[in-house]
Amino acid sequence: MSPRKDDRVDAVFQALADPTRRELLRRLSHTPGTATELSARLPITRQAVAKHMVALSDAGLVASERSGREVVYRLTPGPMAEAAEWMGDVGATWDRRLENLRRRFGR
Amino acid sequence: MSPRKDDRVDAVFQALADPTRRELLRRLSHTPGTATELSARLPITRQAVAKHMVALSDAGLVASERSGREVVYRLTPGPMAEAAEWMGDVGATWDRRLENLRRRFGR
DNA sequence: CTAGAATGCAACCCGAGGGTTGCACGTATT
DNA sequence: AATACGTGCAACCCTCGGGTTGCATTCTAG
Repeated sequence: MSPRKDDRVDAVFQALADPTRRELLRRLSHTPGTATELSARLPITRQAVAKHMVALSDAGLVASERSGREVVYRLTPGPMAEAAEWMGDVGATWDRRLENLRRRFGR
Repeated sequence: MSPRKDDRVDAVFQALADPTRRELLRRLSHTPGTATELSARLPITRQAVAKHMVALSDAGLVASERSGREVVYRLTPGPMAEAAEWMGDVGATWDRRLENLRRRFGR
């Protein structure tokens, strides 16, 4: 197992640790959007959102695409699978819901 | 949905955010142990481990049981399911959205 | 061409939390 | 009873990071 993988998992959990970041992921799971759009409907500044996007992007949970003068962020839920896998490894007695989750994410 | 649940999920992700805490969970998944035991095999103090245990306990990921003069910690992976469920919800929404796009544009 | 909108960058504030040391208290062990 | 071990509590240090403001830059629209 590459040491890189641990870093990835770390980045993902780190990213998911913040409530605001989870909220952003929730919104992006419905519709892709820009930092200014998201900040307009949240109690925080555009720059704060931008910072969060850097974190989410580093974790691989979000991808950015520039379209003209604006940058659109969209969800890329793949890396969550690794985090889920980590939880699976730890949990000896495991719950059926995680099994379903693993199946949904395709391992 | 009770606001409690969000708090629980938050506590779990918060707990999983720290590498040391994940390591502790990993060890406890093999064998239950005391704070002093764990600290002996780690580059941190017993008190640091104790603090982490408080966090893990608050998240419901660990249960403590006093046996004589020592207190043994053991894993209770149940609450991870809620966190996993959260990830599942986000991922599912995204999957559904992709599905709709696929349907609309005919793959 | 110019005004407005969106992004990028930098400096700064400040509370949270991971880690430490020091000591007091209980519980075994002999 | 005396000693040693394990735990709990409290104060403290210092880094990290979420959030802000201010300004420069780039692109679009009229």
